Amino acid sequence: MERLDKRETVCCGASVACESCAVRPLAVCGALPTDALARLARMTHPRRLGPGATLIEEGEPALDVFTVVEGMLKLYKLMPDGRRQITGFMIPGDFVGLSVGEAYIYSAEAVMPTTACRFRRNFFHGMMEDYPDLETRLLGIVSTELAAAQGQMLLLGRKTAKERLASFLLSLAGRLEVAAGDRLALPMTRSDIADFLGLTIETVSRTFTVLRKEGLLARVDKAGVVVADIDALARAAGD
Amino acid sequence: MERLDKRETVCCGASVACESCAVRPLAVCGALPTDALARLARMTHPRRLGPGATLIEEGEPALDVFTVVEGMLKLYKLMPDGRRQITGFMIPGDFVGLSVGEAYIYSAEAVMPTTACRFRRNFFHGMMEDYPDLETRLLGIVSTELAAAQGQMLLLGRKTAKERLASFLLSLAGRLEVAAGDRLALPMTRSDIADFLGLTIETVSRTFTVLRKEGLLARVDKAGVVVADIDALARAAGD
DNA sequence: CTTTCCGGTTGATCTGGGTCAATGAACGAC
DNA sequence: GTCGTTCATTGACCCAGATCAACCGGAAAG
Repeated sequence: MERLDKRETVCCGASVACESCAVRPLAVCGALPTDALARLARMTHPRRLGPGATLIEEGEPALDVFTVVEGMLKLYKLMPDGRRQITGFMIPGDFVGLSVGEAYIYSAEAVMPTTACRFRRNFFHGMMEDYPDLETRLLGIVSTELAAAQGQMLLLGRKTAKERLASFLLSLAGRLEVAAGDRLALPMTRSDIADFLGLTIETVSRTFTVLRKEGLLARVDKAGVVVADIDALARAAGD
Repeated sequence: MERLDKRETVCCGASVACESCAVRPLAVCGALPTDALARLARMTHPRRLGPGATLIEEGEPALDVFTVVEGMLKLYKLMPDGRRQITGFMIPGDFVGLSVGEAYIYSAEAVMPTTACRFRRNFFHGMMEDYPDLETRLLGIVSTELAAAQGQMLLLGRKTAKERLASFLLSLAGRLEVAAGDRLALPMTRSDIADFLGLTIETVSRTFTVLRKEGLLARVDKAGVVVADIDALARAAGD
């Protein structure tokens, strides 16, 4: 595989075929008719990001929006003293670049080699005017994200460490369509998981060990887990 | 004032004048032209709720959407064992009743006498088809809520008790447009504040005392506070 | 008036998860 | 191979906030 260094980003100038895009049915672009896809393809700028590369930064002018095509991004907010809260991990088909007003409200960084289609915000708004289904689709996507955010508030405000980790693994397995018994890849670090769950890396590590010793996870290593007992994991998640 | 008991709800059958609605400029209805307002007025069903009355319940079929006209609602999610996370307090102009799929994703309950305009979901979707600006406005509202939810994730995952309470008071004062030195009404109980901030009532109470003793708050009582030093409160909020 | 109730405050004590520290395992660089 | 680096795990100890408990004050009922 092509090697991408930290912070290196490659902007591919080659032509893009939205018509044959694998993630289109999942993504906001799935709302567009065939004749609009050519227009879309002319205006998109895919960006390739190596692990750790920054796509957008909180507070910067929000000039672009993105659709994740492959890989995974983490979205996060920082406090001045460095405390970090990861608000989500974005996978192929997900929409990134929401802003309220002029600036991005979170930073986005690749957790593994990642490709994202970039659109100018103004162009995207123009497309929404021309194709109302696009706006309807985006409303659905943002509503789904808001629902997920409210679930995460319950997790962060009221769940124990074990419930948090179990909820996280279940939710990720669901989104990535990994069945029980199969390996669930965890491309993010323990530090990322901790900052998503409102814990420390030590507690995340200890809690992985607990879940393994209790038999809910069959295998735990740096890069992934195997879910042994998905029902028990769901019970451990608390709701 | 008319007395409304807990759980009592009154559905007002009288005619409604959306044209002269005080919260319309704030609300989603503000996107509609004058001629659409008559149609809206014919189809809305204002509901009056006494303190503690339930407007919607998580998991119930999501048949209606609402705009808060006066008072305040709390939105919350429950775990089977009774742990509760309040995901937001909704004030006049706010939109309530988001669902993903068929069911409501949260419960909503009045914290004080409250009026909300009810619309059938199907009717509201029809209006969005006829008036695309309505959908655009709703997308903006949901995006703003998602941004607030991400801020709340940072609060719940990474902030101390003092930072949480300071953030909450600042945010509420901003939304209610209460200036420093004026009284900020807190119609919700300490238990509601605790369940919003991921704390216990004891910690909320102690933290109010700390903020008062440090001079950031001039007055603290059951029903409200007076912010003495808004800059210090902003510093205490952590970002 | 007294009583009960309910929400809030304060104090004493406990504990889940944080902090600090040591160790291990994987991976490039040389 | 041997460093150095980074990430993960584990153990020992600590603390912010939870829990348990006492008490207070206003409002409603009798």
